[in-house]
Amino acid sequence: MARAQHLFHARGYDAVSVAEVTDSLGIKAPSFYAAFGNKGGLYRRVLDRYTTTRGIPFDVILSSDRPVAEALEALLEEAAHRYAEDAEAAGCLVLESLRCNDQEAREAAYALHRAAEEMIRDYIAARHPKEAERVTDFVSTVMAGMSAKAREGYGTERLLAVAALAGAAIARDLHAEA
Amino acid sequence: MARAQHLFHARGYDAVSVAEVTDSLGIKAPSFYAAFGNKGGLYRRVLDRYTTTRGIPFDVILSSDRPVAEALEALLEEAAHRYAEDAEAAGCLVLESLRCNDQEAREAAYALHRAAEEMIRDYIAARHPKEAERVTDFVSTVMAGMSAKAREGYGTERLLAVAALAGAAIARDLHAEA
DNA sequence: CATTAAATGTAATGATCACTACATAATGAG
DNA sequence: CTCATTATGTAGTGATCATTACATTTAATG
Repeated sequence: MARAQHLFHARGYDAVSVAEVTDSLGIKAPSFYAAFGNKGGLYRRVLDRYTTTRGIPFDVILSSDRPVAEALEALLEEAAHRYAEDAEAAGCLVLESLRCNDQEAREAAYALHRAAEEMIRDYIAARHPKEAERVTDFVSTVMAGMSAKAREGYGTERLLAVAALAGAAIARDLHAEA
Repeated sequence: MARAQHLFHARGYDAVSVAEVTDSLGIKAPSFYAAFGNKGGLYRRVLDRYTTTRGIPFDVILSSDRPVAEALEALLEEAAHRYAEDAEAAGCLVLESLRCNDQEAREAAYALHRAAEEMIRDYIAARHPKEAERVTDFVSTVMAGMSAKAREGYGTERLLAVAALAGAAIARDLHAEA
């Protein structure tokens, strides 16, 4: 599973063939289909595994009693670290999967994406209801951009600088009206 | 050409087959290969056409005498408008092409991407050399995120709100030290 | 009208894709 | 040891991909 996860994260759902997965796992096609059903079945399990191994722990970061803006900046910093952690498998597997050409895989990723966005929105709304929508959009957009940039080769430092700038913008926006 | 551009912009280089292009254009495969060489050849011309039809006119927006921060916010606003203009072909064709699985197409898009980034960097550096790198990274990251969000379905207003927030962050960053 | 060159259509090429029918080998229970 | 079940390997399925060899038609030229 770890090997499959790395393969998909490094090259994307579409670009990884079943033959490549089976070769990498040292099994033959029939064993693969017996174990996972089909390519989409494996990918669902990979996405699931990703959320618990390399995905951002939204619940942990967003349940602190720190100021909201501080928690959101911490969220972006966490993203900076994780997205650049493994240069071969850079960015967020979920965010990058939103662009793949397989509908099933795309929808599985989209479900996780929506869940994460809702956690952010609910977290902000609890203390800044008026800004929740706009700030969630901003955070989500910056994270999507950071994932893209990580895949482009940005290292941790550059991503952290982006996160800091975005974090300052959020703090300012939330304090202007709160 | 317009039809091919729309096809590729709507669904991405990988997902559009040559058969689909020839059907859409009402020609047969040999005519296609006589005219464009191969799929990559057409795509180079499509990318080229994109920069003059739907691409952001960086030179225009970034050559004004407005304050740098204002021009950069205008840049993001322009992106917001253009990325959401056509719901079927949302986002930036160049930015989205960076993720495709064909090396040739990816590199062609990357060249255009680099050129745009350098225009931004040079423009900022002329008046804010110390902040040029960081702010360029930020602008580029936000644009990448906005393109992704446009493809997710964000309309002009939501993208404009993101642009406004990002623009405020840039203004603050440039004025803190300038 | 005859000849030639350019454009087009038919139909195939080999590659790769996700996926599977079938035969064989390993494994467990009685 | 025997038999049933499970796993695995061989080899293929049909689909789709980008691309092209070749025949046919169109257009231009003398």
